[in-house]
Amino acid sequence: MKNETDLSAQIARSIRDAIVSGDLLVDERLPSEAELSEQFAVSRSTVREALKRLAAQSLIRTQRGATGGAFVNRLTFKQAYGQQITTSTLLLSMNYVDFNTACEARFALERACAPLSAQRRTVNHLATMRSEIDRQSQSCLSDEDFCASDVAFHRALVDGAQNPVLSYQLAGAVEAIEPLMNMITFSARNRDHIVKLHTEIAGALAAKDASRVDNILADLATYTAQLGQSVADAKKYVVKSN
Amino acid sequence: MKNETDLSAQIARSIRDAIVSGDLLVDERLPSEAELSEQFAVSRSTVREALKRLAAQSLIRTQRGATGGAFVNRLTFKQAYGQQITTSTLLLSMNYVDFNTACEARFALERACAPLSAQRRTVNHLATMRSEIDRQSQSCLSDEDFCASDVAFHRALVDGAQNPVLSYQLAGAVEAIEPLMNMITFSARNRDHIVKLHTEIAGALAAKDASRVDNILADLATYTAQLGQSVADAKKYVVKSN
DNA sequence: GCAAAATAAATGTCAGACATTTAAACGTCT
DNA sequence: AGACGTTTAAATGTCTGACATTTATTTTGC
Repeated sequence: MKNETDLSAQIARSIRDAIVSGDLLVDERLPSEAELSEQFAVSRSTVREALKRLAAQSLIRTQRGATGGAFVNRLTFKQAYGQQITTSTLLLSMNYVDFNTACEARFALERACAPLSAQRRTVNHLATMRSEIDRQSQSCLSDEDFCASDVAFHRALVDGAQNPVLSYQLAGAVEAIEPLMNMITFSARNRDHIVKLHTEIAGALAAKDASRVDNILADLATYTAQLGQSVADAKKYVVKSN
Repeated sequence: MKNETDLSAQIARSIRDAIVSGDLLVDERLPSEAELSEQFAVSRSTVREALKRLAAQSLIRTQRGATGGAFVNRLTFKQAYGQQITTSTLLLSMNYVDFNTACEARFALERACAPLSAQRRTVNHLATMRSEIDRQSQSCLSDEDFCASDVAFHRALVDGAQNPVLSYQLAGAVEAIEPLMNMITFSARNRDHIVKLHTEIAGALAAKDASRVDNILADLATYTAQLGQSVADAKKYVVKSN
C-alpha cells in the first residue's frame, strides 16, 4: 500500500486505529509524549505532530500540568457539527458543486426530516421558527442576515425531528449551502414569497400535518432553485461558463 | 472568547480562515515553513504543528523537494467521504447514539434519495444492486460480509440519485451504522426476508416506481429496527441498561 | 547537445534546552 | 489536626539549531 507517508502520519494512524477499534477508551490517557517517542522510536517533535493531527480531528484533547497529557476525546455532537460544516462548506465552495445540485440535496434531506418533525416538534421549535419568520419580515434586514435567519429557521425544523443524528447530518447540508445562498439578491417580492412559505410550513407543523409540510417544502425547493437559476443566468452575460 | 489556545491552533485557524474565505485559492502554495515562522513570529516547529493540523483535515497537502511546500488542497469527494465516515462512526460508537436513533436517521435520509434514484439510476446501479443481492443469497456468507454487502447495496441505491452531495451525506449515515448492524446475528430467515425486500427494491427502481420503493424502504426500516430491538432486549438480561 | 553531477530550496527528523501549567507533596503556623 | 502557603515534579508548549532527504534546477564535462 501507500507506506511512503510521514512518520507523524503513520503514528497518527496507528493511534487513531487504536481509538476507533476501542483499544483506547474514551477519557483514557495516552502515554506521555516522551513515552510515545520511546515506544515509536521517534523524536518528541514527530510524536507531537502526530498528536496535533489527532487533535485537529477532535480525537484527542490535551491538558497541561502535572496530571496532564493527551486524552481520548468523547466526540460531542457540537464538535461533529463543526467539522461537518467545515468540510461541507469547503466541498461546495471549491466549485465542484453547482447550486442546483446542492439545493436538490439539501431539500431532499430536509423533506426526509419533515414527517418526523411534524410528529415531534415542541412548542420551542415552533417558537424559534416564528421568531425567525418575524425577523425575516423586517425589510431593513441585509441579504446576509436574511440568509442566516433562513438557516436558523430550517435548523429549527430539522431539530424538531428530535433525532441528533439527523440534525448532525443536516447541519452540513443546510449550513454549507448558506454561502451559495448569499450570492442571491433577495428582492422584497422574493422575501415576501419565502416568508409566506415559511409561515405555511410553521402552520402545518403546528397542525402536525406532515404531507402539507412536504408539499410546501417541495414548493420552496422549486422556488429556491428558480432564484439560483436566475443568478446563474445573469452571470452568463458577464463570465463565460466553464 | 477562548484565546487560551495553543499558538499552533491559532495559526492553523488563521490559515484555515484564509482558505475558507477564498483568500488562498486551490492549489496555491503557502509560504514556506521558514517564511511562515517569520510572519507569525514563532518557531518552525510551531508552524509545522499548525500545518499538520490542516493536513489532518485535508485542507493542505505537502510536497518535498525544491519546488515543494504546502499547497491548498482541492478537497475531493473521496476525502470528504472518508472524513465523514470516520467522524460519524466515532460519534455512534461512543455510545451517544442508540440503534433506533441511528437507524431512523439512516432510513429517513435514504428514503429522501429514493425518488431521485428511481428517476435517474443507470443500468450500472441496478447491476451492482443485483450482484450484491446475489452475494447476500449465499448462505455461507459471514454476518460481517452480509452487512458489508448490505452497505454496498444501499450505496448503489443512493448513488443512483446521481447527486454527489447526497452520496457524500449518506456515506456517513449508511456506513457509520455498519458497526452497529454487525452486532446483529442474522438468521437464515432474517436474511431471506432482507434479500426479498432488496429484490423488490431493485425491481421497483428498475420500473422507476418511486412510491413503491418508498413503501418497501419503510418496511425494511421497520424490520431492521425490530432486529435491533431484539438484540437490545437480549442484552437486557445480561447487562443492566443505563 | 546531452547526460551526469553539483546545487539549492524545501520538507522531514532529531536532540536538547527552557517556559509554563498544574496537581500533589511538603512544611509551617495556628 | 487542620488550614494555608511553598516547593517540587511531571507534563505539555515553545524555541533553537542541526542534519537528512527529496526534488527541480543549474552547471559541468564530454
